[in-house]
Parts: sequence; C-alpha cells; structure tokens
Amino acid sequence: MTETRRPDARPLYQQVEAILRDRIVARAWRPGDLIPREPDLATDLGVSPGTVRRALAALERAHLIERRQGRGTFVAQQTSEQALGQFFRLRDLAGRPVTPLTAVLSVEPGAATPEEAAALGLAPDAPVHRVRRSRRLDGWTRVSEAIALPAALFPGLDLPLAPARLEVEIYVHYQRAHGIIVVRAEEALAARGATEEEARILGLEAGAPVLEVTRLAYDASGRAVERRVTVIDTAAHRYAVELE
Amino acid sequence: MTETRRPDARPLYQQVEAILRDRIVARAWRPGDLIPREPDLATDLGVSPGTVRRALAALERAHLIERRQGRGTFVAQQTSEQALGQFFRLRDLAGRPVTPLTAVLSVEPGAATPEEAAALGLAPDAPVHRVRRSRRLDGWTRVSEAIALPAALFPGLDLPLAPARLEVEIYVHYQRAHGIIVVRAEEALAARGATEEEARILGLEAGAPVLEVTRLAYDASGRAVERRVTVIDTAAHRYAVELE
DNA sequence: CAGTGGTCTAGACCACTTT
DNA sequence: AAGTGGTCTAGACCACTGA
Repeated sequence: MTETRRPDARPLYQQVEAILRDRIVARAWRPGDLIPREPDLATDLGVSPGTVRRALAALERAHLIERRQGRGTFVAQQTSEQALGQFFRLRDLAGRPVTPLTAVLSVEPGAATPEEAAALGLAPDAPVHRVRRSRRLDGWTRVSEAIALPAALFPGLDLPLAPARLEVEIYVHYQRAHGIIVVRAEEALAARGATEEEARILGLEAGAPVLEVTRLAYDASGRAVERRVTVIDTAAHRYAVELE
Repeated sequence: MTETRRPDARPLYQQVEAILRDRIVARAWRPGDLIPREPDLATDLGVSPGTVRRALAALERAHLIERRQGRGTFVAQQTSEQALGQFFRLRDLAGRPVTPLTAVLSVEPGAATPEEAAALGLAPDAPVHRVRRSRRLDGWTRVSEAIALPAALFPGLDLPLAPARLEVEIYVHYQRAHGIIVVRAEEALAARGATEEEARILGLEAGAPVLEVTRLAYDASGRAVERRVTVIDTAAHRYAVELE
C-alpha cells in the first residue's frame, strides 16, 4: 500500500478483519477449513504481515478462528465443550462447572410475540420455531427453557426429541445444520416466583423463587438469531459472572 | 537484547507487563501520574518499542492505565462513572443504565465468618469491617448490601454515614484512601426469598423473591480484598450480562 | 510547533507440528 | 527437514493535543 492518502475512516487492520470475517459469514471459508497462511493473506490483500496478524488476533478473540502453532489457522468449529464454556454459566455451590443433561420436550411452530419480534427484528406475528427444553444438573431437573427462533433463519429445523440427553449443544446444531455461528449473547436476569407449570417441571411449589434469564443471541454478522427465557432453580447452583 | 538464549519461560512482553504492573502496585507510579513515553521505557528496559507497546496494551485492557493520543500514558484514576460502568450491572427494563443513590447505614468492626475467611484468605475470626448500605434506583430502595473488608487492608476505614447519597463510589474511596485498586470481581447469583430484615428495607413481604449476588473483588496484585452480599428487588430492574 | 500515542511496514529468529 | 504461527526488532509516517 503506497498511497499517501487513505480516504477510509477505519484503520486498515479493521478493514482486513471485516474482509476475513465476511468470508467466514459467507461460508467461502467453512468451520474446520484451513485458511491461507499469514504471508499469503498479506500479499493477496496488499498489506503487511503485521496488519494481517492484528486482524487475525481480533478474530481469534471473537472465537471465529483458531490458530495453532506449527499447524496453521482454522475456521473455528464449535464443540459442545466450547459452547458450554462460553455460554453456560451455571456452577455448583463450590464453583465447579456442571454439565447439563438436556431433554427437548417439544418443537412447535408459532408466531412471534411483540417482545420477540422487537428483540429479533421481525415483523409482528412473524413465524418462529418454539422449542421447550428441560435440563438436569447433578441429577435433578433445575432448568426449564423456552427458545424462539426466526423460522426464516432455521428452515426445516430438525431437533430430535430426546427424553434424556441431547448429543450436541444446540449452538453446535445451529452451526452444523443451518450455518449460523452464535458468537455473542446478552442476558437480563431477575428473581421471580415460579409459575404453576414451571413449578411442576422443577419439582417446586408455585411461587417459589426462581432465577429468570432472558437471552438474546447474535451471530457473526451481528444479527439477533435466538431469544430464550430460562428459568432456574438455584437451590444447589449459582449463575457465575466475571467482572473485569 | 542480543542474548541468543532466553532461560525465562514467559515471553518478554509478559515480563515487561509484570514489571510495569508492579510499579503501579508498589505505588512508584500513582493514579493520575504520567508515565514515560514508549521509546524511553523501551531503552530503559532494554527491549524494543513494539514489545513495550504490547505490554501497555494489556495494562490498558486491564483498566490499569489510560493512553491518550497526543497527551501521553497515565496511571488510571478511578472515577465513579468508570467504577459503575465496570462493576454495576443493573439496568432498567428498557436496558438503560441506572445510577444508584447509595446510603451507608452502618460501619462496624466484626470477625470473619468461615465463608469470609476462606474467600478472603484470612485466618478464622480475623478482624473485618462490616459495612451495610442501601441503594435507591429510580427513586425506590431496591438494593440492600453487606460488605466485609479485611481490617488489615483498610486501617482506619472512614466512610461518612450518609442517609442519601455517597459522593463517590466505594471503589474510588478504596483507591484514594487506601491505595487499593479493584480491577476484577467474581459474582455468584441465586434467587431466594427475602429475610424479614431485607423485606423491611426493600418494602417487600418476607419470602418475596429477590436476587442474591455474592461478590469477591480482587486488586491489581490478584489479592481478594472485598466480599459482599447484595440483595436486589428485581421488580423494575434487570442484572445485565454480556457473554462473548 | 513540538511531542505524544496510533498505524503500518518489513523483516529475523524461535517454538512447535507434521512428514 | 519443511512449514506454520509466536515473538521481537527497528524503524516511518499519521492523527491528535496543547503550548
């Protein structure tokens, strides 16, 4: 790059980052693929290796790529372990991570509620898939979950109904079956009393205190792709947060 | 650095980061101070400017320094705005940040409970300061808080009892009066029923669902310096979390 | 205008992995 | 041995700030 003037406001390394991210979003590079080595990317894009390196570091922080010394740079392939580590915040009372056993109770078509439409950027009453799940922690059903997905993003959603264990985390399924990579989520937490239905699922009395977590999840292109409401019995578990 | 061998396992930039962090922890450089410019640090430490730059970037991410183009690099001076932005997670129902009005109800000496001693790395029954506070959000008392501080770290703790507003956030006070910079905290969240005392403070009935947040805060040297239990009425507010 | 951090370049060498 | 990312160096130039 020998031009003296750069009319673009954004720094070069951010432009390079956007270009590489777009290739992943457009599935020109797919999860698991080996991408070209740094010097080749640099000459192809007409920038220095240091600039490519800075862009790749940002994509690695966003969990979109994995770099392995001696092997190369790969588009990140989500695994259940990775997805749980990134998005599942429940711990036992000693602070140890727990692995949930998840059962899909039902998958049904529905119409977006006003809250869902606003959160997901959909038209009112737009078609959604509704998934209900329950999750066992350390042997007890502690979590009841209601997930809403825009039908347009998840055509032919096929989740095996399972009474006990789902073999892969649902975000891994989104990626494999629908090409949607969840990279970020926002959650809003509150304490409230359990409804009768929740109390039945969790083995509580109606009105017992439960933790309600409302999540909005975003994919690599910044699109809201999932809204879920999770209700948790925190008798023997805690929702862990790191502030820094 | 012309040596061919480097016996140290850690990369140079991490060693430089540790050296500079230690200068802040040891108060050789104090909050607000202007620190030497990059090239000077590089020659003083015998490394290249790029290595210093990488160390400074890490310290900036940790909120220990602030870099301002054209002005220089300063040791971070906590402000109430900064401390609230970093450590106060409550939002209104629209997701907007709220600013709490804090009242200090009491400051008393006490002895560490077993949980506190374990969390803070103290001997059983070690002396602690106990601070009780309440916080108003949007005009209502929604938060009741109990803070425990190791007496050894906070000699002569002097918090003005205030019925309404505390002029600075308490972490700003820790820094100014005791030289303790809180950089990180871990929180564990649960839903439970309010005790009678909590219900009285929050204007609820005993047993009403409240959000309990147990926080352990760490300073720049990695030492646990504060344990607090916060009880929140989430009738009109949410605890916000970003997952990425 | 001088001085600072921010960006960008162009390499050399090391550590690790695989063939 | 060959090829990759990780570290480290040594600059040039730009953008911003304040005297």
